[in-house]
Amino acid sequence: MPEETDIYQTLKFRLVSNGFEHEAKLRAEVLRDEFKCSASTVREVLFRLSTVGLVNFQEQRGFRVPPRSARKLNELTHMRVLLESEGTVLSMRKGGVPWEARLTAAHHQLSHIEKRIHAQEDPSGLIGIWFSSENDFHQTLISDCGSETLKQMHRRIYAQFRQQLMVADRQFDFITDNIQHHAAILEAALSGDEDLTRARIHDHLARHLNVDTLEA
Amino acid sequence: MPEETDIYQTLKFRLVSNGFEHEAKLRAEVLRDEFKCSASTVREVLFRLSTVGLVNFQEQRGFRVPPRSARKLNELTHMRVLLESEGTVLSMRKGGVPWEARLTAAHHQLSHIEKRIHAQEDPSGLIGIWFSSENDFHQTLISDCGSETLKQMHRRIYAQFRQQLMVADRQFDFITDNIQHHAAILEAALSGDEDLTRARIHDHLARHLNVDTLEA
DNA sequence: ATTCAATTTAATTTCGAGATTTCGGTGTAT
DNA sequence: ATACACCGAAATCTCGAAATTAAATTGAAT
Repeated sequence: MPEETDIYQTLKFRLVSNGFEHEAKLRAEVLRDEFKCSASTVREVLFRLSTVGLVNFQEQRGFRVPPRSARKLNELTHMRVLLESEGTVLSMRKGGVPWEARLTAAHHQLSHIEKRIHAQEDPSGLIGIWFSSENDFHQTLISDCGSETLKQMHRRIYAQFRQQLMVADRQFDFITDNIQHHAAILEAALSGDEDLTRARIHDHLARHLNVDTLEA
Repeated sequence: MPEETDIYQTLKFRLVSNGFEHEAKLRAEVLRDEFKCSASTVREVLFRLSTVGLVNFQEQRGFRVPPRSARKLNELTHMRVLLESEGTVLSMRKGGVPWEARLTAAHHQLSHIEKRIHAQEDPSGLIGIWFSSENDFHQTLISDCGSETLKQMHRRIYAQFRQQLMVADRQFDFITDNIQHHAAILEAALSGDEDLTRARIHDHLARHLNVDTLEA
């Protein structure tokens, strides 16, 4: 039984869904109890997570949850726009009807959740399912780009993006705009208009972009 | 003395400069002799390198040097074009004269090496210095883009790109074109023409792009 | 009272061995 | 001849403790 992979996945999920306080120290000796394993094993997992950017590592000073930073969120958003635009356009060119079908399906699923959240008073129970649906929609956008490298990079950026944002907006005030954004992206992608698709992906994420530091 | 960091850097250098055969197995028990340390320490280092893509890891099957793959090189090249174009354009906007100065300096250095290689019969002795100069020029291009995230991603992609390519062309047949390419990029960047700069970065790397899989 | 050095405490890093799993070879049955 | 199961050898994974280093506490001197 691959022990370490389980621990990796579990820790990763807690990190991106705000299971830890920001800046919190991650002590292997403490986490070992939770996973009923050795500290060395936890250490290895933390090392791997640090290379993916979900954990900060400082020599002789152990591991920490990355701090929240407006600058970092800005950079991650910029990368998302770059990678998702490129990946989506490539998928449009070589994905064909099967891709369009999968994208439509993913959007249908996401749209359903978002409308329920919009109608509901307390959406906290839907947070988990929304998270995975939104993730799925954006992954599907780039799924047929033909580059595993691009997809892998996007997964990492997206995970860090979520880690930065998760706490920030739990109120889902943005959900009204989001419903329209996602529909607009789908429409543009199906229409075959590459520039329009790029523009709509950009607009979707624009609220996280700080014009001062990047962008012109 | 931080033992592990040294080992990490040493192994990384050997990996990107083809100190190992492709597909070669990397056994911690074997490498421990070279570094005069425990196998566990080497294992940790290999784990970190695997998350950066310079080493492949398979559960219960250890570590291996990634295989050479035309597809992978193609994907990495595509990423380089994407990231370097974006980073360079951003640097052009916000870098200013200091950036232009540093870029000119980096190009001067690189140009000097490349001309020596061009003139020489056996350029094997200059391979190391050329490698670091070319690396420096491309890093400088994106150095003032304002995004540590982008620069970090580019460093990883570039390292994997080198790992794939290093053995492939040791004859430096390409050096004649390269001299012109680098000069053309510099000229475009200093002129302020963003589209032209993008085009020239693309052209510079175009020989590694396989039109079949990506690109339209 | 504050600063700095020395000591104690706590955390991180390294290590080698034991437990577990894979790989290679041999033999048997279809 | 091919496929499958078994067994020994080799490699990987996990662990707890020892060694190293950082952090905290105490105490002395200005």
